[in-house]
Formats: sequence, C-alpha cells, structure tokens
Amino acid sequence: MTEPQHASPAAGGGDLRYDPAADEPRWVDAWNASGALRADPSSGKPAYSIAIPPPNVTGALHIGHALNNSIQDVLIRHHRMAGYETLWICGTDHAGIATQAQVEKALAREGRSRHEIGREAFVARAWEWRDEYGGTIIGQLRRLGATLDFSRERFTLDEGYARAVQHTFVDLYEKGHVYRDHYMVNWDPGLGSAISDLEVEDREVTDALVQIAYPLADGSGELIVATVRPETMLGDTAVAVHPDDDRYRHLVGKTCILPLVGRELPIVADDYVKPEFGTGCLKITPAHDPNDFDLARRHNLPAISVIGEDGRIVAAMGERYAGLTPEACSERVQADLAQAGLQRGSEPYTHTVPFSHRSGQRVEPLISLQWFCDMKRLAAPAIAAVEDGAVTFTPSHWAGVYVRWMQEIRPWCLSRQLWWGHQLPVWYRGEEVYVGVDAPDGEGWDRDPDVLDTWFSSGLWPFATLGWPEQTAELERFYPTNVLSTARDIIFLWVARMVMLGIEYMGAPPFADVYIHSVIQAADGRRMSKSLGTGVDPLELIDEHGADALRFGLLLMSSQQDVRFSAEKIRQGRQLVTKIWNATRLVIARGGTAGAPAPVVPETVADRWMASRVTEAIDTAADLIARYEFSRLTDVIYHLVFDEFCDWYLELLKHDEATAAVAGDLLEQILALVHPVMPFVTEACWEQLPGSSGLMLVHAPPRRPSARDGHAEAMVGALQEAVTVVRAWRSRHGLSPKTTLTVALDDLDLGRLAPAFAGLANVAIDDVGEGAQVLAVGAGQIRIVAPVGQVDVGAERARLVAERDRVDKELARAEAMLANDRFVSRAPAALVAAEREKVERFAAERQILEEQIGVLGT
RNA sequence: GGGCGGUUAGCUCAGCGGUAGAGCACCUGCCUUACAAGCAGGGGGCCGGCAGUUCAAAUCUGUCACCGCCCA
Repeated sequence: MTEPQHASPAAGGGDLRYDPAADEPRWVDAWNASGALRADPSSGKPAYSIAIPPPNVTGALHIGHALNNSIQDVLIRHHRMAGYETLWICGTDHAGIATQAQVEKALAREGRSRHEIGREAFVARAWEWRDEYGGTIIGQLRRLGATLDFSRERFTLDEGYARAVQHTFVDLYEKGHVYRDHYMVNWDPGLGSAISDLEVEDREVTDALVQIAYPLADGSGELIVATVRPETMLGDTAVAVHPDDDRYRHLVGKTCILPLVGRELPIVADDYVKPEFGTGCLKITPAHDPNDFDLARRHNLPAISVIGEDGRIVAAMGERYAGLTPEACSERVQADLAQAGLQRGSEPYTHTVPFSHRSGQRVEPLISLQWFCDMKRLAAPAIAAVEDGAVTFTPSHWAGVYVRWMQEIRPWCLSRQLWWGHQLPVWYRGEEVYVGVDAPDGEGWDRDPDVLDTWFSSGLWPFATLGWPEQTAELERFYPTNVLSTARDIIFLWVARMVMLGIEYMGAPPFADVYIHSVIQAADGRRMSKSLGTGVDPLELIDEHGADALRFGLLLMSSQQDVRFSAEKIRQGRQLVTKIWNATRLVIARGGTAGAPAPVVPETVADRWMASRVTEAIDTAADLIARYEFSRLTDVIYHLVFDEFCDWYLELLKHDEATAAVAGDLLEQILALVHPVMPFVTEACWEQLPGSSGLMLVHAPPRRPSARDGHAEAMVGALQEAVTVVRAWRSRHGLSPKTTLTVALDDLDLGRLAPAFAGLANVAIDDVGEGAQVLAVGAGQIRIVAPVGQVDVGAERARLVAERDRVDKELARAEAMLANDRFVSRAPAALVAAEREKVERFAAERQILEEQIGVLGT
C-alpha cells in the first residue's frame, strides 16, 4: 500500500501549497471516468448546450483558445452543478488550407509534391497526418480542465458530417442560392486557389504610379492614364473619364489606341472615376480589377485576361509577354512604352493592396469560373433574428457590427482549388452539369475537382455535430444551443454563417446568445505575433502556474474590450489557489467538516456574518455568469476568499468567535462557488475535507448558507472598523504590533465581539481615565492610552489638524449643497436626506477631532 | 473615405448622473503555529483638451486631439 502521490492540505505536516503539475492529471481522468461529461439526451433535466468553436485541426492551443474555453467551461460547469443536462460539443475543423499546407510541407521534406503523388494518395496522406496530430489540441484542452463531451468528438470531414455538407450544397443549389459563374475572385497565386473576401487583408504598399499616353484614334492628340500596374494595360478594354469632367467631355464616345497592342478602346463616361486623381483618365482592365470589372459590366465592355491562375502572363498576350511574372512583364511593358515614346513619367504612390491572409502573397484579382452562394435571401432572416432579439450579442454593440455587414453581404465564393476538404458534389459531362449527393448514373461524368471553403462546413457545426440531417435525440434535445462564445474576428466568418444556415435548415438560430470575448493582446498592445516572439504559450503557463491560475488570470484580465496580456494576473490566480488551499488546511485543523445535508445553523455573530457574505457572493456570482461578466466574477471570488473569509472570518475562528462546523459548511459552499473557475484545486480541497464524498464536478450548486443578515453585517462592520482604527493608530506611532494597548469603548457596542476585538487589535479593554486619545468609530469612539514617551505628539497633532481641515471641507461642501434651494427641491429626497446625515456625521467627527487635538495640547 | 471602440493612480483595467475603485508596483512595520506565493498599516488621480445640458458630469451632448480595430 502506498499513499497517493498527490498533495494534501490535511492538518499536521500537510503541504504548504497546492502542486498543480502533480495533481491536475488525475482530476482530468477522474472527470472523464465519472461519465458526467457525457450528455444524456434522455435525462429529465433541462438542457444546456454549447458548441465549441471547433479549433483548427492543425492548431495548437493559443491564448485566445485558453480564454475562450475557460469561459465556456465556467458556463458548462456552473450549469452542470446547477442540475442541467449539459452538452459541450467537442471537435475540430478540417481547416482545408492549413492542413493541406502542413501535408505539402511534409511531402516537400521527402522531395515530393502533391502533384507527383496524385490526389488520392495525397488525401490519404492528409488523413494519416490528421490521425497522428489532429488530437493535439483536444488533449491541450483537457489540460486546461475543459469538460467537453469527449465521447461525442466530431470532425468536419467525418463521414456523417460530410454527408450533411453535401446535402446542404445540393439543397442550396436546388433552391437557386448556389450557382456557378465567371466572376472576379481573389486569387491567391501562392495557394493556387480562390479565397474569400474575408481571407484578404489590405496592406499599404508603395508602388510606382506610371503615366502612359494613349493616342486618340483620330490622331487629334492623346490621353494620359496613370496606373500602378502597367502590365495590365495589355488587357485594357476602355478608358473612362468622369461625365462632368470638362477636360474630356468632348472625347466621350470617341476611341483611342491601346499602345503596344493596337486595340481601339472606347472612351466611356462613368462617375466612378475621380477627376482629381492623376489626369482624371482611368484605364479599364475588367479582368484584373474589381472596380473595373463592375464598370465594365455597366458599359458592356469585354474582359481580357492578362494574368492566369498560375500567376503568369497568359499565352494570348503574345510571346513577347507570355509566361512572364507580372513584375517582369511590368518592366518589359515600361521599357517597350519608353521605346515607343509613350511613357510620360513615374512617381512613387502609396496605396492599399490586397494580400492573402493564407499564403501572405499579393492577391491577384482575376476572373474565374467558380461556385458562389448568393447570401441576400439567407441574410434577411438572420438579420431579423438579431434585430428582434432572438439572438443577442454581449457586448451589445457587436450586434450592430453584425447587422451592418449582413446588410451589405456579397456573394460568397465557395470553391477552393484544394484537395483537402469537401469535394463539390458536382459532375460535368460536356455542357451538362449534375449536382447531387450521389454520383450521377451513366458514363463520362467528371467530378468537379474543387473543394468547399472550410467555413461552409463549419457553418453547419451547431447541428451537423448533433447528427443532422438525421433527426437524432441529441438534435431534438440540444438544439438550439444556449450560447456561442468566440472572438470578434469570427463574427463574419462564422457566426453570421451559422445563424443563416441554422435558420435555413433548423428553422431556428443556432444559439440564443453570442458572447464576444476580449482579444488578448501582447504586453505592447499589439496582436500577439509568433514571428515577433510576442506570443504567450498557455501550456507553458499551465506548467508554471497551473491550469486554475491560468483560467482565473485570463478571466480576470478579460473585459468588454481588448486587453493586454498580464502575467501578473496569472500570478494572482496562483495566489488564490494557494490561499484556498491553506484556508482548507486551517478549517480542517480546526475540525471543520463538509457534507451537511442542510445549512449548518450559524451560532455566533461571526458565523452569521460570514454566512451572509457567502450568500451574497453566491447570488452575485450567478447573476454575473448569466450576464457573461467573467472579470467581475473572478473579482467577487477573490474578494470573498481573501478579504472576508481568510482575513476576517478565519481570524475570528482562531479567536473562537466562529464555529468549526459552520466554517466547514461555508468552506464547502465557497469551494462549490469557485469550482467552475478553478476546478482542480477545489476538487483537491474538497477531497480532503472530512465528510466530503464524490466529485466537486457533480457537487450540488453552492447553497445559500443563510439569508442575508443585516444585523450581523453591521456588528462585524463595527468590529472591523474598530480593529482597523487601532491598528492604524499603532502603525502611525511606530509601535510594534506586539504592543498591547489599553483602550476604553465609549458608546461603541461590540456586543459579544468585544473579546474578538481585544484579540484582533491586541488591546486590553479597561478604564483609561483622563487624557487618553480619542478615536472615532462609527457612532461611538475608542479612547486609547498612549504609551508614555513612545508617541510623537507633534506629528499626531499635525495629522489630526489636517484631518480636521479635511472634515471641515466636507462639511462645508455638504452644507453648501443643502443651502442650495434647487438641490433641495429637485434632487431625490433620499439624496437630500443623505446629505443631511452627512452633515451630522461630519459635525460629530469634527467634534471628536477637536477633542483629540485638545487632549494633545498646543 | 465610412463605421466602431478607447484615452481614469507608475502599470493593467473597473466604474458610466449623485463626494474617485481594484490588482500589481511603491513606502512603513511584522517570520502572529493555514498561507512570507503571507499579514497589518500607508502614500498616490483637477477621470485626454475645450464647450454645453443638469441642482449635480469620469459618467449625458457636441467638438478637437491622439491611439487601436473593422469595412471600403
């Protein structure tokens, strides 16, 4: 027989602090083994469910995951303890681009490429990669203490899930929302795929703004156009001017000659053109600029592609340019223009240019045949759901962000030229197109090689994970989920799409609440960056401080806005862990036990006071959780444990002013209150408390140990003030805390707490005679004997005079307010009464101060 | 260019109409047998500038200045 290898708070030789690294793993196992994480759709309890925003299968836990999953775990644990049948849906996202890149990298190390091994082998390779590494982040979530339903882990490429995705695509096609079109897309040449608008980020770049002369066809002169991309001129199909521009009005309808190519270009008028930009003449390249594309559609202009999907100049541009990179082509075009005498100048020009979020490469806008989803009709009910309150955002201003984006929603390019993902359920045979979940009958059909944007499949997450389109018990029971917790950069990518698809397929939005948590920035106030080394690894923080400390610290630092990472908050969490641990040791040493079937009846004033404080904290905490105010929740916990339970109540317990039975019961309630935030240490403490049984994980919710008790709060309040006043006095006079002072209490009724006062303040209560110093305490006062020769009378007098002046000012302020008729007549009566009370109190305080000053003499 | 958010103690952030708060940092005492990763006491802010509304403004309105984010 060996003792378990874990820390113990038990009295007598117990460890002085909790050891998270040694103790946490066994709780992860115990929770899992308990079966409590597995949701039971057939239970009679009310349901509470959350779908985890599925982490990228290639990902590792970052600080944002750590915060978001701490939040979700608090919600899940709180509701589980409160008697809900909870389901926290677990799983990962197949992350098309990221996963494909990982596998391609592995292949490259072997000197091979995906094209060499072919699609089938590549996909098999990707699955192998996923089987080997795909569980990493789920394991990391376990270390955080996340109580996901691991038995229902889903992956967005699972067979059933894939079926749901195919079904959705086919259905949207049949409803006419999904269509195929030649349209301008964001082409990522690095990836060799189209990407969505949301995967593009604009960056400032300084390019050369080149001026080129386009001769008028009738030989009457020339137009000068300015461009940062001279190579695209090869695809120009018009020159545009503003309709109100007097310089060019007479040229509209005429034509000019495209240099180097010789094509005749119409000169069109369009108010998109800014007359003040450059020369006011805009070359139009419909195939390579989104604005030009739109303008060309308005004027029925053809589009001529210059750059192909390989990122190089297409063959149709002739052998002088074909095959060049755009940069090389730009140089050659400029040289050719110079030779032709048509280059008119060049100047540096800073503008924003789209870059791929995925590959980091400059996005090439080009026209391509892709599958799109028209979002307008799907968006309308999704907007209504937020506007009429069926879906609420916290903080609320994100609702506006969501609605504004949805109102201007644009078609979503669904196809990606990748191999890893949901291949489009589309087949072609000549001009025929077949869209269906199953392959078409007959010979000669070729399946579209493209896959769907990963976000298309994750849009189905809250219901496809529950078995949809099958009508499962889980779906019936747990849809819609209660809340989605996520970061604001996901609102468009994911939240909006989930709401649209949830309403379309389930007839109800996928969640009632959307909680948008803080983005945790680096200490410098910028986004954490791996390349800059400003990232913080949550796993290292768990190693160093424990998961409880990390969870607490992250929740404490989070707020309604972005916040800077603060290691100090994590340390604070660790201190709370230690505090709870040691408080438990003390309570056990004093004979406290747990497991009382009903509140232990408080006996003493101190007991009733603490029971009252715990009661209030429990109520407040439940309210804060309901409002997603996690930072305040941690604050309430911290204050309760440190300032009330430990600093006062346990000290009173040591002075036998509180009872061990109540202390044990209250500690139990506090552990239950703290457990959703700090699950590990609360389990460990609970385990050590005599009388405990089972896991804190499934403990009943923290029980209000008694009603609020105003009398007890007032009595202990008076005690605290009296003790503090004496301690401060002693400290001011440089007296050691060990110096026992003699004091008398005048009109100060501490009742049965008087002995506690004597103990905590280290005083003897006795008759003090004349000449003692007077200290105001609430309604009464304390007279205190100054040890002869140990008190700096001059300094004390100066302090008292300063204090009296301060009170005078307060008095004058309150009196001035009361002298103001408009205040007395217009302010709420309660406030006026409060000011009157203040006048009385300040006057009394002033009198005591005068008395004190008098005693000290001049 | 449009929109949103921010500017409060040295630092990180609360408060959002009734006399400025927390944690950390700082200063001064304490190894008081649960905890020195602790305890006790203390100093520190004309709440970005200006102008309004109000009996009363960090708090509401307008405006300016910076900082950040999102969408073009």
